[in-house]
Amino acid sequence: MRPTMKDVASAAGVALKTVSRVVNGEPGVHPATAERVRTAIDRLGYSRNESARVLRSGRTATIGLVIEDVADPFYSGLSRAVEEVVIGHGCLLLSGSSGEEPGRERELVETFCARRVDGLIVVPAGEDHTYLRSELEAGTPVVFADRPPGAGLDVDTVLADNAAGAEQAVRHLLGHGHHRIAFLGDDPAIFTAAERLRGYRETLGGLFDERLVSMRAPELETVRADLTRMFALDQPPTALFTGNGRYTVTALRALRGRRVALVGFDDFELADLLDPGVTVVAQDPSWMGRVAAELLFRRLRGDSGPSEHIQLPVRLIGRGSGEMSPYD
Amino acid sequence: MRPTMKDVASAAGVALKTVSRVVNGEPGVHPATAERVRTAIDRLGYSRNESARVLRSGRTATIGLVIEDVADPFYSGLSRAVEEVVIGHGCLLLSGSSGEEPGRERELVETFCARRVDGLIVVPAGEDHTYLRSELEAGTPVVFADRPPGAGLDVDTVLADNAAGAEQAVRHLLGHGHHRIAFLGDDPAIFTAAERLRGYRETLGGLFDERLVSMRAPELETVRADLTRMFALDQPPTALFTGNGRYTVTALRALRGRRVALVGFDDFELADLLDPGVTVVAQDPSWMGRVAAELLFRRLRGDSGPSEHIQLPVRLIGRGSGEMSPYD
DNA sequence: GTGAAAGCGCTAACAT
DNA sequence: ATGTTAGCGCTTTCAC
Repeated sequence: MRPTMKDVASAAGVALKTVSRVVNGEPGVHPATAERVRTAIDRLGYSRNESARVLRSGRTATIGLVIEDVADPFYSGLSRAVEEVVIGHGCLLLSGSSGEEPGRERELVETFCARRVDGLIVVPAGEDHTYLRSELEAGTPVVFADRPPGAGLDVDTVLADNAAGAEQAVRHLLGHGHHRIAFLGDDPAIFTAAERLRGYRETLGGLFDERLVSMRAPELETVRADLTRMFALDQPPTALFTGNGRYTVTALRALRGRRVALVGFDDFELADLLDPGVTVVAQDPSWMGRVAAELLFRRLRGDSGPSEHIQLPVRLIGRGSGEMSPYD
Repeated sequence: MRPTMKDVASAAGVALKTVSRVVNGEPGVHPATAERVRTAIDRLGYSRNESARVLRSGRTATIGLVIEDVADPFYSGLSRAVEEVVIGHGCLLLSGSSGEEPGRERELVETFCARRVDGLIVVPAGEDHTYLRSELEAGTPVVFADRPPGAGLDVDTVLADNAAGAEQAVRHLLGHGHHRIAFLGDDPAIFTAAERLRGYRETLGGLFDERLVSMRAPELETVRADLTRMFALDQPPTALFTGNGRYTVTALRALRGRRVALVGFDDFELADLLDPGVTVVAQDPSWMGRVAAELLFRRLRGDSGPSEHIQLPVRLIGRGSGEMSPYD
């Protein structure tokens, strides 16, 4: 079996509490005694049992992070930033991917809570977060990132300015002479997709045409079929606004060769190396992660002000694909 | 304060142990009693304290994963696969990025061990893993992925066949008529980089020329400088083999416009959309993660056979850049 | 400066 | 089918 504090204590010829003092760096131990204890610790290969500490002290020094998918570059960037902040505060990170399934989001959150994480950062997949209420009442701070919680939950949020980003994209294309601008995006049940659609629609105003909107799965076949349908219209689109990185890439594959102006939401590696370079509305996933994590730790330090709703700006990066005119 | 089993017990008018039985789904509880307990649980909003369970039972149902960087697509793919297997076994995942710093790798591993993770999957950054010995002796299974442990540690490993991959790449380029093939890769202190260099060197045989090798930081300026130097040689390279995804992308940026054949280690999104498509030696990060995690759970189930050393094959995907001849 | 005792919330082992 | 008891390894409290 592993050595315990008790073992170290008898090996060093001191009381358990003295070992505890040394291990925790508490003052009031004679240097010589401390040295004896440290020697015993090394000799036995002792390492403190965190579960026991947690049980007694109540603090797990663990943060839970629920995202949609670690394998998605947006969320892996966000994860890395959260991790940095968490480690910087001497804590560890429990993380899990919901895979866009509300049930799994809930399971992950509840499992994290059963482990008594000190705080939670959640990119929600579901619409209903009433199950979080008892946890919030127990005092666990929760920050929602990228998407807000369902109705009735008053928690901190860190979101990108999705509608403004869509507006920038559409204005940019209008400015280059396009009037027929198609939109390809996620199911509007997803907050970010709905917001981007809203920005697109409101900016287009009278130019909006629902036949130019497709919000189905980001699969190559689906996207290709929808684009084919749109290009067969009397007045086909001359430009395309894609609602996230996955749609941008899928659209690029589906469009191969066809000359259409394109602006995509989300920046991605190699966007500058394609020909033409892909114009995007860029978010900063690391920034979002950092801001969310820092807000969480502010709460953990005791800030109990009213819930904050931080909106991060996005910015358009022109690289060529969004600067083509409808005529050339 | 949060309700405990004791609270639930008195609320339901039963003994503590009965609540424990219901919570853990143990048999031998009268349905009516169980129902009363469940009602009390719901009413009080009870959720089991995992730290207490862990302290008593010794099993944390937690796996620790140390990688180099979650934000790197290779490792985020691996993470996602590990997570899938871990969740499938009813466990959670503690993960951390070493950032290629041996000190941080060790800190993460030791912190995970202090939390008494049931098992560890490690992509090592350091060379010395003797610090793991006591943990291994305590019975914690450890699987090394992507890179082997330092000398003297006999643990399971799951590695890609790096040297064979490099051989395939070089043979492919030789087969297309190249004799001057440059190599750009990571510091050979990193196992995978050393193996790929070895494969490259051994396959080239007498054609090897150390002036065509660069193993410095994958920064644009460094890579550009090294390539410029190589192209100024009397017999400049006509082909390039890049040692990992980061170098491939950096080289593509540095090469802009210049006609050189290219094969890169690691596949990446959009490799097919560039012009020409980028020929790569592809690994499968999900596969590696899945295999490592499954091996770990096999150990947790009690398999105590000799340590296993699994080598995963890689495969060359021709897309154009590797099929250019030196003459056209 | 050091130590003894209590108990965190749960499960394991043993009653009843 | 249900309850009682002990104790996991630590921190907290208070005594010396």
